[in-house]
Amino acid sequence: MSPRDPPSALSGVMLDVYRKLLELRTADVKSVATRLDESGRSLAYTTVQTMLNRLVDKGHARSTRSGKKLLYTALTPLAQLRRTRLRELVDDLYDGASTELGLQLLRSRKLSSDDLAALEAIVAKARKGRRSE
Amino acid sequence: MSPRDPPSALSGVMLDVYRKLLELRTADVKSVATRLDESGRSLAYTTVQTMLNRLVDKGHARSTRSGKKLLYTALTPLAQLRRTRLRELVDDLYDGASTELGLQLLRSRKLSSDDLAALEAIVAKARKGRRSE
DNA sequence: CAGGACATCCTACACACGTAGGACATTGCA
DNA sequence: TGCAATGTCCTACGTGTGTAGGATGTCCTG
Repeated sequence: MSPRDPPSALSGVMLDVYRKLLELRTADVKSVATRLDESGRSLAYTTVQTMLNRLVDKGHARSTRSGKKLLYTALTPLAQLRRTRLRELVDDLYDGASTELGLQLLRSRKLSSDDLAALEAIVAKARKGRRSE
Repeated sequence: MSPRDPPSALSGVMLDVYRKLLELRTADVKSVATRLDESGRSLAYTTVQTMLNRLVDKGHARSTRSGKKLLYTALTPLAQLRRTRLRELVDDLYDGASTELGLQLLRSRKLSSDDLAALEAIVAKARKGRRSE
């Protein structure tokens, strides 16, 4: 039996680091480390660096040299990270019944008017799709 | 900086094994291994055993001796595994905004008419709540 | 020009997970 | 009764992740 592939979804500290990089779009190690500091996850400069390099290895970021400094650029959009993690979750624990999961989430929370508008749009779209089949 | 806690959510092979154990409620290594075989995830007997033991270490299962054999019993209900993983996902990638996740799920899937009815009920309820505030 | 302040690179280490082999006990059966 | 099968336990090894130290290079400043 060959070892299974490592999960493709980012998680843990590596994800924390990546999300800061995403916010900054392109940044050097220092800026990312500072960002992390500000949000309460203090990591040594070199730890942040390691994470950024690993993100490059995994294809989620690119590093470019600008004079002396190395700049890292985020490549994978947040939406894709979300999709990947979500798919893993649904496959692992919901056997594909993701709609029920969505309904559950919406039922258990208080909805803002924006949320409500979004929901109504979904309903409208679904109705339309349904009619035209 | 102390190493962060390992994620409490089960995942990967360990989760696969645990889910089989959940289906069986209480089972010996062999039964779990067989179940896994049947569902296409073949693992060596000893691998399954390792996983079960680690599940016991983590408090997700209990092992009891019944004569010669060891029986493992699942302790953590599926609903709790789901909640834990879901919370991690929401915290990691949605900044706690689980509503956004719910919306995403509903957008990306085809809705049955039951789903649609459920959705409409949610919308109606939210509107009502909103008016009465 | 020397010494500290940074930046970069390389290396390391502990722990979790995925995977499983080998040793030893027990037991059913030829 | 002795051997093959089965169950259990212990140990191990590779990889990924979390964490960071040390070496080295460079640059600003006194």
